[in-house]
Amino acid sequence: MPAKDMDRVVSLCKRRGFIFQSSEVYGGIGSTWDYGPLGVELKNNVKRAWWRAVVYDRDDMEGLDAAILMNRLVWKYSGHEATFSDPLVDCKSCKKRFRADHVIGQRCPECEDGELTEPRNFNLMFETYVGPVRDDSSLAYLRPETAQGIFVNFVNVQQTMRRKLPFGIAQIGKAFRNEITPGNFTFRTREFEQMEIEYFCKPPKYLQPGEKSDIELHEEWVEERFNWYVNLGIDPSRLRKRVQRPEELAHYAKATVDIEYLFPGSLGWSELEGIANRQDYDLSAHSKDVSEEDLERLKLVRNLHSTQRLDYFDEAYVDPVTGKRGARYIPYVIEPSAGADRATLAFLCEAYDEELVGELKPEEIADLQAARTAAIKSIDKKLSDKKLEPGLAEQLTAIKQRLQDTDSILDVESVCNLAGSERVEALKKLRQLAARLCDEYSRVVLRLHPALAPIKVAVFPLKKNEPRIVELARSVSALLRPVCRTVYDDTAAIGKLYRRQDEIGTPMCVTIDFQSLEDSTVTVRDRDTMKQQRVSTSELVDYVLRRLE
RNA sequence: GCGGGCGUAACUCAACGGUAGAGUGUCAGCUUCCCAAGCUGAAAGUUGCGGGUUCGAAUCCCGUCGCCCGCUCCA
Repeated sequence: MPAKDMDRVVSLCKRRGFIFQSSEVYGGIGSTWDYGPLGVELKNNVKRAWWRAVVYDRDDMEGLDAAILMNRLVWKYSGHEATFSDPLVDCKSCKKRFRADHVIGQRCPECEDGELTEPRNFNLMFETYVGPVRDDSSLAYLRPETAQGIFVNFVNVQQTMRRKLPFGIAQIGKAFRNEITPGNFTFRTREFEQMEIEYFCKPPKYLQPGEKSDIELHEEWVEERFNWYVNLGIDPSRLRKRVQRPEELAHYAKATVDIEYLFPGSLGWSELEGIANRQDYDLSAHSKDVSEEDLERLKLVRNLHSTQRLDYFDEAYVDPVTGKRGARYIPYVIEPSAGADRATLAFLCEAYDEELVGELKPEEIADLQAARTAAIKSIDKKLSDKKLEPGLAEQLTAIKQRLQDTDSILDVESVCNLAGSERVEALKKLRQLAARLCDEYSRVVLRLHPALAPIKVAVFPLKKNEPRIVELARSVSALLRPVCRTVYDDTAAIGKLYRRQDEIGTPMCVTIDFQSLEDSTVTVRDRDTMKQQRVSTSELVDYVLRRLE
């Protein structure tokens, strides 16, 4: 079972060195997060798995790492300067928010004589200045998406790599958006990392018999990307494809399918990746000499600055009417655009698990029941009380329902953390009790796919006051270190050492005991089943590598 | 940005105007032949930050920053 609420994942991330709030010693800065020692391993593994799947495992892809700072004209012609700025107004009485260009006059459209605030301009792009002079001519933006770096390099990559359509370009990199409302941990942040593909293909009218259309290639990419998450451990029941309705589509998109993950808690179904069919919009936008009818069809302004036409010479093309060979045209593009931080967060949430180990004592069960009854009573009292804020009644009712339906300490504790619980004193008491019992009777285990796990193997001596065992354990650790990420630990009793590694998702623990001294075998303990297997040290490297596949 | 909640040790929380505490975790030592065992000891907080009220503030008030829940957003 994956995490039941995000708070527990956030807490684990901080406690175990995955993710820290940025600039914490100065009180933080809104919506930025730092990846700690284990977080950077996890996120690197996610990015590496993506790069492997979309670049190395295919024969039709190239990689790219474009600059974050780009010529301002890129953002003028991509449309971001115009469309990435939304002037907004708020109603002072009903507190609703509207886009200024959707409101007629000075009054709120929803309530009588609601006064509106002055329009505030939210340009979602971060601005900076390049060079010593701070004026308009040196204005630049931190890129709000990595995609444009690929588009403006289309011809460079196609020609230097001698590629024929269809082929794609993959890029991983930071992007920046001054989001109005960041939040939900690393899900929506102002600085984030994208994993984007632009897959260039022939427009429908230039297809030869047997070639796949943009529509088919779009569908293939949706399948491929969906399966990537599943192969790395996301349960398909928490992953879905959502086809955007025609009215949702951006004007440049012919079709978009979102891949959504069911995050824990209030975040719920949320987008990990969007796969769009952008047709020839982007390459046309950055090209000179685009025809009038194409400009009109794509609702583009004429590009007066670009020095190039980002097109493609298709020598295989045969005109069905004239029989003439060869054609020059601007390709279509399919864009699978994923969030590296979002994927990482999804894998963390999916992998997070708590399970009971051991039985509660009768008096502990009795205490728990008493506290639960008191909490339910308390909720009833609160609910029958005067008017509550909007939403609170629903939240409390949901908490009460879930409290009645369960008697597992794991559930009780997570229910006590739900939104609204802080308003009922008895729930706080119940949570304290449940938390104490959970500490004693449960283990937290991150069931990460081995390819994603930050540490692959941990090596322990069974007894740390036995020098021969310690020495052998250190040498086994040294044996594995060049092969995969390995740590050695002897600072606690064996049970605690196992639990520590469970919590950070280490798939295997190797333990050296007395028998090891005699026959050079060690035990390998599995994270998920806690089962052990004896393996000869001479076969250990092969065994570990096989298990990591 | 608006409304609601919150901010105390690394984590989870207690202390409700009178000397800041507990559990877990961490570290050191002893012990222990396999799942957060035990014993001894230790480090750790200018109570987010700044101001005010008061003889006295973690506690009351104001501001600010940050987090969470709703309106927004779409990687």
